[in-house]
Amino acid sequence: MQTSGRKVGRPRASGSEAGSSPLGAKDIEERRALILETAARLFHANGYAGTSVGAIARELGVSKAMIHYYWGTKEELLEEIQERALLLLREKLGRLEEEQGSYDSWLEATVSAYIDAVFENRFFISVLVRDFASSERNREKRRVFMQECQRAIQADIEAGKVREFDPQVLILALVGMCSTIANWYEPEGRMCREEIKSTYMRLAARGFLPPEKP
Amino acid sequence: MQTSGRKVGRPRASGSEAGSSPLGAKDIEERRALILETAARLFHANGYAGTSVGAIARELGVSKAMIHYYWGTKEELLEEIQERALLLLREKLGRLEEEQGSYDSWLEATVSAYIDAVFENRFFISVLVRDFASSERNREKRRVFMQECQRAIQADIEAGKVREFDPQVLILALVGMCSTIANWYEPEGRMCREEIKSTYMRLAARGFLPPEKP
DNA sequence: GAAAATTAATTATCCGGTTGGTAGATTTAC
DNA sequence: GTAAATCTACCAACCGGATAATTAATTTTC
Repeated sequence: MQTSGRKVGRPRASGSEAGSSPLGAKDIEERRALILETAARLFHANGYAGTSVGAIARELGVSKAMIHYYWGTKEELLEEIQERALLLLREKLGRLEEEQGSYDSWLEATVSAYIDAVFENRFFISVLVRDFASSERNREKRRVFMQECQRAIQADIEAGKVREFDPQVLILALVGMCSTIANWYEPEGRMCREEIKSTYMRLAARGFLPPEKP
Repeated sequence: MQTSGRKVGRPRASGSEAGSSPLGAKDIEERRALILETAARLFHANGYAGTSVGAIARELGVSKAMIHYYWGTKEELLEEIQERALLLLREKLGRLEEEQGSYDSWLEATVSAYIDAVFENRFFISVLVRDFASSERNREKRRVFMQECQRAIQADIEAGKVREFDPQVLILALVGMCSTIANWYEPEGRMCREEIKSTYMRLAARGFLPPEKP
């Protein structure tokens, strides 16, 4: 039960030049990544419980045992997807502090970065928010991440850069709003990313009511 | 396959006074409602695919066949839950137009009503947004509902009562923001409903940035 | 009003299919 | 040849659903 994921060592150095694997990826890390991305796409579409390991294998045109060969159990797939989603968000948000960005408040820059992350990795983030309850192990990581966000927001509030809100509710509302983009966004749809993003940013920053007239 | 849900007629007039059913509800409609609410709670917690009919029965302390006796298939349970969620929202929103409410714009009143509906029926609405793809039949109903909302928003925009947004994106953003309350709200938590609601309303209406200083 | 007949409510059991996961055989690559 | 990569075959457990059998309630009949 507590065996570590993969059961075999990695191949010596590198495979042949030709990507002759049924997975169509020569490097072993690429194969692992390909499986993970496919799993994320299917989890996004049908939910974690609604996606069988066989379905992932079928989608890749490969036998079911391959999934267990490159990854461990189905739950380990889920945990890796969610961890990577958290990692992606952390990277994007961590890079903010250096660049300072073109926004005045941390929160504004963060919402912008968060929306970008959703666009770039909508399947991973969708799985993170949709099937979080299915993974006991990652709860703590998520909690820590949320708390970091709250602290940053608290600082913004105290600096007068954003309105006074309960930081916890504020972050939940914004994350909820932005995350659901992943649920309906289709790259082939009529709205482009920039259009959606600017709409969301404007709504989050100023709300839907027209400017007050004094 | 096309048999209609329940297979038996209703009891003549009423059962005995004592609610001696293992379900603890004397009226047949109460039993059906109890099953439906339990199913909604479990669907909310573990997803539709992640909840077995046996789990619903176990939660009720009753045999699995009881579920199929009072309701038809598992999918019919899902469809009924989602239809009821849509009905609840429609009722709440339909009542708005008569009362006129204390809000200036339709959209403001609607967000208020929507949040109330989420609080009062968080499991049903959670299932509506989380597992909609699992039910083919209700897609059209949801689409129509969303379109009605868009038309109303369009009217608000043209009347200058809300900022100019793409109505579709606006409704998706607000619904996404408010629906996710159901994902984390706990009645025993530290925040009361009114507090959460006022925070959300303020954020949705005016955004998180402080008022502009000219 | 009690016995018989009928109907409702509930359970235990079974069925065909799918699941996550494993073991072993087989191929491929060097 | 040998070790990694991949597949086939399989298992025990569980799934949704149906059926048959049982118990409890109610109505009918006299």
